[in-house]
Amino acid sequence: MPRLQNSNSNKLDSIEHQMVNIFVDGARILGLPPSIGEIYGLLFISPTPLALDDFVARLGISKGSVSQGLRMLKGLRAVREVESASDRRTYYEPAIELKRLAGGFIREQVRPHFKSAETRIRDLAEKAQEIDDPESRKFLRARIERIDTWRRSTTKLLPILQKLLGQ
Amino acid sequence: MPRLQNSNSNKLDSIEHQMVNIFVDGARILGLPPSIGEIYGLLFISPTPLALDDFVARLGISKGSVSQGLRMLKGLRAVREVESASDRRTYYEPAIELKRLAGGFIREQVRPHFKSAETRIRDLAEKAQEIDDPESRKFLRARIERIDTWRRSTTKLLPILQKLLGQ
DNA sequence: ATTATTGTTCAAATTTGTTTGAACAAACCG
DNA sequence: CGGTTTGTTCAAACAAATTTGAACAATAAT
Repeated sequence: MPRLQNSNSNKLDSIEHQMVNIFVDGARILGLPPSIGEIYGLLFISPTPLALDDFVARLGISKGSVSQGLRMLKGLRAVREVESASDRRTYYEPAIELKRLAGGFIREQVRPHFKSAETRIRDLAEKAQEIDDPESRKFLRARIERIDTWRRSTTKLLPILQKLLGQ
Repeated sequence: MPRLQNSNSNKLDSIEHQMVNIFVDGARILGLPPSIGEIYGLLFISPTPLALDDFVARLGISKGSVSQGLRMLKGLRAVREVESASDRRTYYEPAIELKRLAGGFIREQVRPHFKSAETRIRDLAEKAQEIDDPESRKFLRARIERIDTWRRSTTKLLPILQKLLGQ
């Protein structure tokens, strides 16, 4: 039997829900799973740090999901563990500076792709040298050069981007 | 029975493959389906415009996929139709300027999300006014304000970003 | 020692997203 | 016209990503 709630917790529940949904959408934009958005969203709206069980209870998702989600969020530096002397559980609080969040995302999700692209483009450039027909070779080289220019422009942009988000 | 190939077409096939794979990865980063990467990648490496059947033949994917893929790529302004007087088919060539590609992506994939976020954040801000407890209300308002600051920073960044990619 | 609590792991189940292909419409051809 | 070519549509089939939950390890409490 549900306990009688005061008017605030109803409103809070509804707001909590809406906030979580905004973050689920945000996660989708970034190509991250919904559970990540839910977990971060709930934490973002919570005035106190939360532990694993809190997420399970509030979001109704499995312990496994929360555990994996928190791990990923830690990797992204989007959440921080906080010490709690009295309690055995690990509590989390959100990182809320856009600059830091962007930094984590760039480091974990963007840079690795660019790093591997660099290698693959180099391989391609080598192979292109072996093309016999001069016309084809020339065309290919131009295209490969073009991609590499994209890669370099974008890579150079990342730190600038992070900096611009910091203000 | 396969026709005897000269040494160039073997190398080209292999390079074609590698190039397509790079674009499939690129598509994944951007949260686009692999077929989009394949289609754009093949076009990017082709010295001449290609028509629907060319993609089906070269990539071994279905007519349906190619049709849908080309539609999306047109929407992103990543491909252009080219006129061909002699032929009834529609031929395509790739847009290869990073600035233009980024512009299309931002317009089609990024802005709509931010637009809807704007509305949802406003709704949330209204609801937050109704919270009775002053402490909670204050905290919530601060958080909502924080997200909106993120949204504004990022939105303002988009055109700058596109400009910086243009050089 | 035994039990309870907290959190992790990972194979299976589920959900979501993508691709296929057959049916269709439109435009052209003989 | 009737047939051919070109491209679209969309429900079903398939593939990929996410979530679940039961088994497990580690640590703390009794």
